[in-house]
This record gives sequence, structure tokens and C-alpha cells, in this order.
Amino acid sequence: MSPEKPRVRFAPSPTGYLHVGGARTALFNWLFARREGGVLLLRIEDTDVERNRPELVDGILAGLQWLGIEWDEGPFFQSQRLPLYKAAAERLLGNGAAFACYCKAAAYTGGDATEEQEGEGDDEGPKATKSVACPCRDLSESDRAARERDGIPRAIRFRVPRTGVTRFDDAVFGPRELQNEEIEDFVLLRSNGIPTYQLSVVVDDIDMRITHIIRGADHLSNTPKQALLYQALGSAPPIFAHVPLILGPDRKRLSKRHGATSVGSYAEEGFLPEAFRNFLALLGWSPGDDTEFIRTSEMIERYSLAAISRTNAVFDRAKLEWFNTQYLQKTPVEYLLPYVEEELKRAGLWEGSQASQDPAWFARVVDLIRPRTRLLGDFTSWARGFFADDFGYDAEAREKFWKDERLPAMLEKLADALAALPEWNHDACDAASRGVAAAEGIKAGLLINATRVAIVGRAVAPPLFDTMVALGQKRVVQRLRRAAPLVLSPG
RNA sequence: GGCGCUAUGGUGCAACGGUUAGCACGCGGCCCUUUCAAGGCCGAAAUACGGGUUCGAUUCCCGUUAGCGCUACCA
Repeated sequence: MSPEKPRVRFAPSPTGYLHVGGARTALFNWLFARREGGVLLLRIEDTDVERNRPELVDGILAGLQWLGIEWDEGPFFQSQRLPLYKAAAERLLGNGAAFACYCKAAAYTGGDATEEQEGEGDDEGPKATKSVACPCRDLSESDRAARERDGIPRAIRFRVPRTGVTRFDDAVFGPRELQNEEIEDFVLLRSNGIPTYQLSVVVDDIDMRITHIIRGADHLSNTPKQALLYQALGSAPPIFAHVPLILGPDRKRLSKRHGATSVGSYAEEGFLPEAFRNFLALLGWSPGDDTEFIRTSEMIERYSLAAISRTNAVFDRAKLEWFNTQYLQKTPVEYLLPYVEEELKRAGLWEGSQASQDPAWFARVVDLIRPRTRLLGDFTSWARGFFADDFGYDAEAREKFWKDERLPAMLEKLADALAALPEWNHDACDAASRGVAAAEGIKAGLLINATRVAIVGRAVAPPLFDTMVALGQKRVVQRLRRAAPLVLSPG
């Protein structure tokens, strides 16, 4: 008689990509499962034939994997479990908890979805105050038989009690209750035989022995319906835990309008999964103190539903980037290498490169560059010169550091001096460069800054002499000679 | 419209009846400095409003306001 292990689930619909809100819900479920030694299962809620896009499932799974969220069971597909829901609906029909509805779908819902907002002045006419009762609720047996005989499509609706209140407990929001008269006789099984969310979610959560439902707070208002269903189906409800929503900067629910919302796009943009996960975990949850950086193991250790906040959180891109910057700098280089390698491959800079042939050099260079990176893409954008010879010269950098007319000659002289160096190291490069500047009577800074642009094409780069060492003598000399005649030329 | 939820600096979180209301991002300044970052230091910046309860409210209760959610044969 061991107490049952907690069982939780993440249940996305394949109507879009894995978005940040879903990702956070998945993360919270995962943290909870790991914390409690429970099981996380994945369920694809694809009962909406219209919007369902099966090809998106792989992307959702990939997004979870990228985040390091692994599930223990599934994925299960609701579209493959239709008979189960249908049977449940019939059962409820049989014991009177539900009734057959022959209304035309559109007619009952009060027309189409046009919801004009225009008209100034006072607000429109009255809408129903309480839930509308479906006329089919109390159809006589003979009327029902008649409609059945006429072949009128039949949906199955739940018979919501007219009086009383429905209660449930929420681990985040506390005890909730709602007057039953506020709840409409919601549809369980559509006339096409496909279940609605309310039915399938409850049937599955019962069947899969889910103990804790951790999901977005947008489901809070519908939970009473589900509580009613648990009751009608003869099952004890699980523990609910609704997590606040993630909003855009305008405090509207996060959506495509706000730019990138799929986790895949953040991966492509060059965010590290650890950074993203750290950021996400702290949106709506906190370990209780001022902890900002939190290792996953510690997250799991300190996770609790009670610590989830009740207020919607605004997704702050700047803070996400800050997290990424921090991880890019503080994480061991070895961890970064595969990501940078991937980045170089995508940019076509990997094959046959020094980076691919000399792992030690690759690690050193990545370590040299990373203090200035914010996204993985920085390794191939401004740091391109470290991995390829075909880089351009940044316009702003030229404008700022290539305007002195003595520079072309200076760079040539520096190339000569560097080429003659018997030893190639930081101090030698330093001495040679300053020597040239002194000999020519210009400030070292002038030459140093111009040289940086000449050998990597950017003003943003690691300290010059470290850069020279990394690039190697031959390359530096070549690049100086190549750049010298370009210094004063336009564009 | 109805019902519900929420309310600490611009943002994310702390403080769960008694603190000079704390931390972080962002922002401004200074330092460091061959660029740009990073880093260090300093600074501006909040308890939505109004009533209660209490010796004492950010914290508990009520109202207002605002935001969000639900109100589909979407999930």
C-alpha cells in the first residue's frame, strides 16, 4: 500500500509552436514531478480537427527537449482515444448527468462570432445575465425520439445543477467556489462525435491517474465545470494548481504580436537553454530569497507549488538577454563549445576551419571572445574574423578609427614589424606595436584601434594583443597589408 | 454586459502584522580601460485609491479603480 507517486502532465495542443507560456507550464510540471519523485507525462490535445496541425507536434517535442524537459510517459494523442470519451459521454447520458441536444450549433451559441466594438456612446443591449439553459435539457422522451428519427445531429451536454455551488481547491489560488447558476450546460460531445476539451481533459486525467494539474490560469474559470465532471464520473478530483499568465510588455497576453514567442525562435536566436530555463523559472515562481542564478538541481530541490505567484508576469526580453550574457560568461567553456560549433556550422564557417581542426585553439578563442557576447550569434557576426578570413569592415568602426591619413603607412610599417618578430606572443606584439607608434610619433591608441579594425573588421573585439596571438602571426600580417590601402578609401 | 482572478519601483521577485520596504533586470553617474563588453561603486525609482480591523498595516476585511481571464459544438 505505498502512497501513489504524484503524476502530472503537460498537455499542449498542436495548434502552434511551443510558446513561452506553454514552456513555462511544462517546466513547472517537470520541476514538480522531479521534486516529488513523480511522473510527468505528455499528452497531445488534438481534438480540434479544424485547427489541429499534426506536423507541429515534432516542433513542440523538440522545444521541450531543447529546454531539457524530459517526460516519463507519452506522448499520448487524444485523437487516438476518441472511443474512450464517447463512452464516457454515453455513460453520463445514461445516468442522467448529461442530455442530448439537438440545437443547431450556431443557433444555440447566439449567432456567429461577430463582436463589434465600434459604437461609441453607451454599451450595447443586454446580454444574458446568467447562463442560458438549453431547451433540449428538458425534452420529453417522445420529442427526443422524434428528433432522433428525423436524424437531427445530436450533441451531448452536461446537465449542470441549477442551484448550489461547486467548490475546488487550488494549490496556488486557494479554495474556490462558483454558483452553479453561473455555469452553462456545456457541450461534452460535439455532434460530430468528437469530445470537447472539458470532457477529454477530465476523462484522460482520470484514466491517466493524474494527481496534480498544473496549468495556465486561463483555465481557472473553467475548472468548476471539470470539478462537476469528476463528480459525475465518480472520481475524486486531483489537486489543481493554476499558474499566472505571461504577458507582453503592453500587459496583453503574450502573442505573436509581441514578436518571438516560440521557444524554437529563442533557440535559433542564440539563447542557451540553461539561461532560458533559469529566466522562465523565475517568471511566476521564486525560491523565496534573492536568488537569481539557480542551478536546475537547486530549482528542483526548492520547488513548491505554494511559492508560485498569483500575478501575471510581463515577459522581459532585456532580462532574458542578461541571463544569457551571464551564462555565456560564467559557464565552463567546454559546455559552450558544442553550441558555438553548431553556430559556426550554420554560418558555413566550420568545415575545414582551424576551429574544427584544433580543439584547443577553438576553446581558447571561444574563451577569448565570450566576455563580449550576448547571443550565440555574436560568434559569427561581430566575431566572424576569428573564424574566417572573408569578413567585412564595419562601417561605424571605419568611421571612428580609420580617419587619420597617416594610418595606411602606419599599418604597413606595423605589418613589417610584426612579420619580423621571432616570437609570437602578447608582449612581443605589444612591444612591436608601441614601438612603431613611438617611432612614428603617434599615440599608441590611434594605431591600436585602427589595427583592431584592420584585423577583425570591428571595433568590438577582445584586447588587441590577445587577438593577435589568437589569429597568429601570418594572418595578422596578411590582414594588415590587406587593410592598409583600404583605410582611407570610401565605403 | 455577466462572473471570476489579481494589484510592492518601468520589469521580475522578497518582506507572509512591527524592516531606514530588500534583491535583480533596465536606467543615470563614477571607476577600470587600447575598442566594446564584463566587473566594482553610487544614484533615481514602488506598497493603485478610499474606508475599516488593530497598539501597529505592504501584509487582514470591504468598496472603488485598473489589468487580465472565462463567458465556443477552441483548447
